[in-house]
Amino acid sequence: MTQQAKVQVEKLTAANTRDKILDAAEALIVEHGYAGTSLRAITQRAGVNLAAAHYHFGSKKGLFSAVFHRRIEPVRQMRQQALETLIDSGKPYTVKDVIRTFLAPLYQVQNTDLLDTLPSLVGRIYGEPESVSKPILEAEFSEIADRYQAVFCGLLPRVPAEEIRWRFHFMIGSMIQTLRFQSPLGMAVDREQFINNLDRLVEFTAAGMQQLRDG
Amino acid sequence: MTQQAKVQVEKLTAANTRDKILDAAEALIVEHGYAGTSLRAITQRAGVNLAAAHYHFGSKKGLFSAVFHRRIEPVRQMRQQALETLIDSGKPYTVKDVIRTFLAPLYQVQNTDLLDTLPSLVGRIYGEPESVSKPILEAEFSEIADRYQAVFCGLLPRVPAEEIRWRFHFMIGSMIQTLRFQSPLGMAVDREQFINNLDRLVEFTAAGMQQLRDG
DNA sequence: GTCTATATTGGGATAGAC
DNA sequence: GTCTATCCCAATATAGAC
Repeated sequence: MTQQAKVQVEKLTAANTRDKILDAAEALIVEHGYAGTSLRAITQRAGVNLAAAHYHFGSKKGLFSAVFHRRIEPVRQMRQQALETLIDSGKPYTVKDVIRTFLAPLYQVQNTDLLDTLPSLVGRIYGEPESVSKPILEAEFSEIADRYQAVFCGLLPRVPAEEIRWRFHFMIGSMIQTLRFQSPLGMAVDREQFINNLDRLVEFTAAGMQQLRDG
Repeated sequence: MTQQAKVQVEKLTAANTRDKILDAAEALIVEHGYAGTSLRAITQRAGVNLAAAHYHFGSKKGLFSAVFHRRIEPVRQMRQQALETLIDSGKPYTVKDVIRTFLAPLYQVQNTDLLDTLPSLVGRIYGEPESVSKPILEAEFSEIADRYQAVFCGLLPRVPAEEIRWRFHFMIGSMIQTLRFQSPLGMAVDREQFINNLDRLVEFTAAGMQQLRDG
């Protein structure tokens, strides 16, 4: 059973208290952010007791970290595997290929509920104050980001590393904006439209990443 | 006396209670966001009474709107004037020229304090939950955004309007990411570095905006 | 592992004196 | 226009029974 399929089951059943809390917290954080979401609102929505949240997660911050880790860790694994598979294939690959391994995992979620929440959740973390977002981003994201930047440097040997860093940053920005905008709260996302926007995003960011100075 | 110069003076003196509250609120919102900032913390930092905030702004949301309007309105005016000047000049202009009129006002603030706060403030509003950000963005931003999209459509007649809309969106995303990242809290921003990043951002987004399909 | 009950603190908002 | 004092509610967190 793949990790992804397992998440699906969790999402559909939410058998135990711990997962009920995670599900409720996730939905509310997507809508109102960290500071705007109370443990009371979470446990009420989950149909469990307030004290249970502290028992399972220790604190509000602990719960917050767990909510993000549950969703982002599978994405990280998919990115890493797709990237290394591409590189180890021995065949030549382009900037666009690499970008696609980075962005596609966010769009390849099978479960419809996750299709709504995962992009919004990723978009949300970048909007949080640094005191909230920085520990999460460093734990979940910094290693794979370094790896991608190194790969881009290899593909674009004439572009300085610092310039690559900035272009990577612009790419993240375009991604976040797309994630936040295309699945606004409660709006069902049409799957075909969603995939079209992945293509648009890849084209846009690839053009910027490998830009040639043309005046 | 230009509006910009007037803002400078306000910022340096903060003579009256109303401006002291705005200044304090601005600094705290940049750091902790809307939900993470209390009226008590604001008025304490401003050295004024809690009730004064309600007297001048009616509510927390009213204060929030005022904080953003004070900074964003001059930017809107600068963008509008630069854009119409470019178009009315009669000379031909490029996508890059237009993008520069959009992005440059954020970088052309004279006052050093504003150079720190304005970008962070603009970056912040996009990270807020929709219930907070939407009213602000629609009031301050939607008209000028429509205008720019129309100009891009005129410059790129072969690109469908919907595609332009998405590319404009990606551009905003890159902008926000840059604004949020390059003036982190309390960090003094080196002016030369700051301007360099404007050039990078213009190049990146122009490449994506006028991209040609090259496989 | 889950509950009730509560400690403690902080939140937005307002009445009314000056 | 600014203050003190207060209302009322919500927040995180924990103690202790079951």
